[in-house]
Amino acid sequence: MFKLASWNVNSLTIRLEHVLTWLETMDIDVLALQETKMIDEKFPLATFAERGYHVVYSGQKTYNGVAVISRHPITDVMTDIPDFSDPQRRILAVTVGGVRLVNLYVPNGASVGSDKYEYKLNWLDKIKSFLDQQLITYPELAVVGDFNIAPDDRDVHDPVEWEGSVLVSPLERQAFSNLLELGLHDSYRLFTQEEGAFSWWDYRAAGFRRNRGLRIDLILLSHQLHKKCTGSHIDKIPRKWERPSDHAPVWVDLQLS
DNA sequence: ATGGTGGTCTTACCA
Repeated sequence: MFKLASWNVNSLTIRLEHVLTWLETMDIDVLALQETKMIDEKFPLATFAERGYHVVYSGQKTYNGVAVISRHPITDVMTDIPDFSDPQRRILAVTVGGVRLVNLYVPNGASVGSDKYEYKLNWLDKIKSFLDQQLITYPELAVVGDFNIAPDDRDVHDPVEWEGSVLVSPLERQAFSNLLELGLHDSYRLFTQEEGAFSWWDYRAAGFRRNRGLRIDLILLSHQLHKKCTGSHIDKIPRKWERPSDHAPVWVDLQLS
């Protein structure tokens, strides 16, 4: 069994012990991180290396930042996509275990109609073109990360309250749908799941205790790869730990040949 | 109850 995971850690400095504990207890093969919030010079390379992990990272000060932690060697690393110059560190594409992995920290978008919202939609359009190219080269493709989009109302604790808001707005959902139309599957919906399953809960107003959450952390799989997927999960347990990330880790089980 | 919490070279900003 090959376990591929994704986790928005909201600062790897604060969450390093959580990440190490979770990797070991869950026996994760590959973990994509978002919001590491650290420059590359500060990445805890030795901490992972001495535990036998391979790591790649693309970070910046204070904001954003993506990384991949792996039990297997990592090759063909990309931190930027063609024809899109962006100082924000949100993309990390790698090859590991024969799988092409694209790790994304999709922009939040702030509020519908804002400059950040326009940036988000444009960013998603650029990503779509990139993934279209990647699928040609790499039929076994996984696109994972914090999408900052709840794909449909099942992924929202209160769809009426959230209607039209950023993270659920029609244009964002259309942009997400456009990614699926390239030939990708939302792995979580390949299996029967309980209702009210989310991956992010606002720190404010006791969001987690009241399960006021959204499912925005996703693992998308190409046709070739989804045939090898035997499970897709959200682990809420780390959200209950002391000083948690506001996101839960998610993972898929893959039967790689 | 139009707030609340959490992270960051913080006193503003992002989420």
